[in-house]
Amino acid sequence: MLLSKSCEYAIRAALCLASVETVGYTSVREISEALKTPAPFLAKIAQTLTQAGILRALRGPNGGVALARPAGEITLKEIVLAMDGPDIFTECVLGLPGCGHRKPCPLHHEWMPARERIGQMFGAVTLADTAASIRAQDYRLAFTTAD
Amino acid sequence: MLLSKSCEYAIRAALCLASVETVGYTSVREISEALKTPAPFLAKIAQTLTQAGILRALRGPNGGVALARPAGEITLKEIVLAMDGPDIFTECVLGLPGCGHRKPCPLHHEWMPARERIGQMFGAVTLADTAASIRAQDYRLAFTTAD
DNA sequence: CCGTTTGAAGATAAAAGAGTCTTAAATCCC
DNA sequence: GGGATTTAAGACTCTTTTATCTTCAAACGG
Repeated sequence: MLLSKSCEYAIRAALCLASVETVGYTSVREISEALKTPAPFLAKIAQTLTQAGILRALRGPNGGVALARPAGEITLKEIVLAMDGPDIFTECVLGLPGCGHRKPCPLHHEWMPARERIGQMFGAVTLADTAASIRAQDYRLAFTTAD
Repeated sequence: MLLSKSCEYAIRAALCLASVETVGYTSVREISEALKTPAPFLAKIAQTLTQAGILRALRGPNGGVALARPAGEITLKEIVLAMDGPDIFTECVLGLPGCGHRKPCPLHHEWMPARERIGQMFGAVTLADTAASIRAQDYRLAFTTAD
């Protein structure tokens, strides 16, 4: 798969926060219920996102997590980098170390444009962009049995 | 990562067979030496590719594996499907089951074009195409310390 | 101050992926 | 036929990812 489970959950959690537009903090438990993801695992992911400066956290009653910056200033790429690192945006499709312009693998010239397209997509889309379309189109962030 | 290690090795092994242009069979051991990949693991991968009809195998002295069909008739996509299944070509970037035109996730319309581009690339490139550029450009299939 | 709520941090557990090993079966060569 | 070579098949090990559990620290509310 392209993104790790951690990264999928992280993006969905961030979009959840961006789309509800609350003033204060939202508890990890609430988010995990909305996304139908395992709560302890999501707590760990929230921790990573907090350390990366994407979320800020507050302990205690009425505490929880919130976006550290305006949703329009956080790109999906930033979240992917925090969770999975830069590999999908930089690595060789055949896993050959040092593959690049100077020492390409046989697929480099085929793969590079596709890889750059992926990078551009994640880099261009902000949480605000996606949150807006979630609200406008009622897009889902969790599995639903409803048709 | 986009492709599993098994799949990376499988593509490199297939390209190795396509580019050397031998008449008979090549042993898995020889291929693993050329690619610098673990031999027992590659043997298992070769087995999967044989069962998928991409390679044919012959036991005994002077035995080994060979492409089951002309290199021009085997696409990279076929190898990816045999090793990793169809997920990268079909699955939702957020891992939401049932994501599609009728029930899209918030990123569906951003992700789909990128995903289709990946599918087209793997579907369009044959082993013969890539083997030709390996021979013409001396592209490498293994890690080399040489500059 | 005390109890409750909530995230932080680290240890632990389960599952999947990556890689190895052993035995068996087929093929070749003498 | 017998020994050597090579893939087939399955069990097994190791590592990483995914997920859980426990303890601690911070914040709030009475």
